[in-house]
Amino acid sequence: MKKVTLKDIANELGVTVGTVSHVLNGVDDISAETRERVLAAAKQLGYVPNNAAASLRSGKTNTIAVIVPDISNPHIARQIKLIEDKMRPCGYSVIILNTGENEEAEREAILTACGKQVDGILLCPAQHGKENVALLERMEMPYLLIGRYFADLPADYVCSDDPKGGYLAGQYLLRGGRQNPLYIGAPAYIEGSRARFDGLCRAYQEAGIPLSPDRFIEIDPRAEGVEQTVADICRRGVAFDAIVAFSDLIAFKITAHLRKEGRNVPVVGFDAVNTHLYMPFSHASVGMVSGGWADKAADALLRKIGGERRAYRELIDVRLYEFG
Amino acid sequence: MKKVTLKDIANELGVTVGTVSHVLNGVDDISAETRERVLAAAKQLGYVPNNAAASLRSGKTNTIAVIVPDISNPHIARQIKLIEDKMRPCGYSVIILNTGENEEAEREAILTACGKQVDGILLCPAQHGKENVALLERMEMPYLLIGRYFADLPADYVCSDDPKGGYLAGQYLLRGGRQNPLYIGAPAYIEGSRARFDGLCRAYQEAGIPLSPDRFIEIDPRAEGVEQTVADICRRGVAFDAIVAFSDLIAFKITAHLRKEGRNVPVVGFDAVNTHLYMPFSHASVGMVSGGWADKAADALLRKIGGERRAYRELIDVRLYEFG
DNA sequence: TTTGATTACTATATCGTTATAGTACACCAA
DNA sequence: TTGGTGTACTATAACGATATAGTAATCAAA
Repeated sequence: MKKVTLKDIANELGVTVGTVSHVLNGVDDISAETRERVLAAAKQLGYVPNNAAASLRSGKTNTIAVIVPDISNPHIARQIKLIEDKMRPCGYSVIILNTGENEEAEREAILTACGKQVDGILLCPAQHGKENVALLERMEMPYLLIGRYFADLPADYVCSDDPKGGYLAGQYLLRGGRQNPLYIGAPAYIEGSRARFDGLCRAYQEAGIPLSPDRFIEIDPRAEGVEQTVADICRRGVAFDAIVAFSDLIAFKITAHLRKEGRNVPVVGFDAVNTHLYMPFSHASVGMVSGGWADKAADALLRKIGGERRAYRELIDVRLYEFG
Repeated sequence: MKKVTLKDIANELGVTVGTVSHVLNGVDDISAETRERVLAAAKQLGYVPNNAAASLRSGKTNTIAVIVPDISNPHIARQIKLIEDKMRPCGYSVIILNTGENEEAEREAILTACGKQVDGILLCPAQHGKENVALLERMEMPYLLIGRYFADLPADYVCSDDPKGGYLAGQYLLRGGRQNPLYIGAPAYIEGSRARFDGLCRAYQEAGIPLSPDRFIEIDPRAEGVEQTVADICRRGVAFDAIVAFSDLIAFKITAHLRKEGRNVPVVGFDAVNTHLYMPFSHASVGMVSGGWADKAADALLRKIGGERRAYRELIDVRLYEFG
């Protein structure tokens, strides 16, 4: 690749690289005339600054990493887009790394990000990622957990208000007269999944209908094998008159499968991702208000990069959306 | 952020940074004992190589950029994942940049990638991106167009075989006895969209049913306003007994809308993205065989990075998939 | 006229690597 | 003894930017 450096511009004009650098970085001790000449030469030669060199010297990259289990999850994809939209005007670029819900891949991703000298990391941790959070802590890298958290770790986070979400889902189903819901979602060791189930239980408890723990059906956190699970439940003759699913992705699969079997029970999902637009049936979903955690996460990380040490933990408010 | 450098390791052990570098890069002139000591110290101190420094010196980043109009498009997301899967074992990491189908954002993305000194770029160009291709050419950056191309530009590409795709869609509908299809897709100046329509026309031509150009309904390339368009067509009383859509995303929207209006005509989409899994209706889609262009694109780019100058243009074979 | 500040630069060190050349020492052959 | 060949390192110069200190010229104030 063709390279044009500060030196090329400096030689062209008979000034030093320092002067050129000052012009390009807006340091205010350059005459209007020199500034113009430098700018013109930079443009004419097609100068593109070498970030590697700048970062090596300055120790800043103006880049953050977002590390997530799965980019192709529409809910995640949307949050990433919002993070980018927030960071770009602040002069930061975003690199995305995904882990496939795999602890080792997550570790690699963190190391890659550190190797690239990112200024901060937003991490949506994989199920057993506590070790990796400890790694970030040891490296003294500014970071924030997004979308998931570990209650027993001193790591900051922004996350949806899952207990409330489960509670709202419960209230919705109760309003529809449903007495016997089933919860299908990621395993209970995933904080958010347990919290959603707990919220659901609380709603039913308040209505005088305590739910037994076997109403919690655990599935693979990557939402694979959902059809299998549903088929299994039906075959075993498990009784239910409503389903709460951990995510809309799971909810859609469940709905589609139940339709095929001729059953029509309400399914409430989470995330309120707009995939429903393509679906010819109605759907209810618990989702975060006003864009979710993306914005707050970006803000909080910028503050941490700026040196703020104060703890920051926030649950984003949720509400129930009805579509279709 | 805490930094551990080669120097720290070297000081710790009383050797020079060169020696440490040699060990870590596998240069074969180090005694087994020294190697062990260096490796142990690196691990113990938590050494993470500074890519910026390495890249500055070596001129290589072992990173490529993939620049696409929209990450959240499932078809694109899948191809990106496949590219990553291919590149990682080759020692490359991938950064993803998106342009929102916007020429200026695409330019920015290219400049960002160059600033980060990526070794090569895979670009899925926005509709009017010829200027940006010229930019890549001027910078002598190894690159390849993916998914879309410009027939009149000397830029290499891998892309699906769109003429054949349109032809297959036509044959499928003809087998179903459909005599009057409508094509709904991105504007004709998008090479791929025109090619799909042309293929469709050829199939019908061969069956003795020439299609008039007004069977091509242009919509926004970001697939927005599809419902509007369909409503419009119905209102205007345009006759049709089948629809070919530029993508599955568009196809699903069309299907959902037509269902709502009580119409049930076959809709053939493109991309064969598995979103249909969540849909309780059957669907036909033209898609690339065996993973699509991702693999070939990665290969070709690696060859270009390796210095190969030979032209590389390939259309990936397609076939018709029936789901549901 | 000297001092002090201001303007518009230059000069140089430095970031953490990698690449290249060089060196010290051992070992073996003629 | 001399010379040649490895082996296992060391020494040093880059890469392209930024940061810091320094300088020469101009101008205002004492």
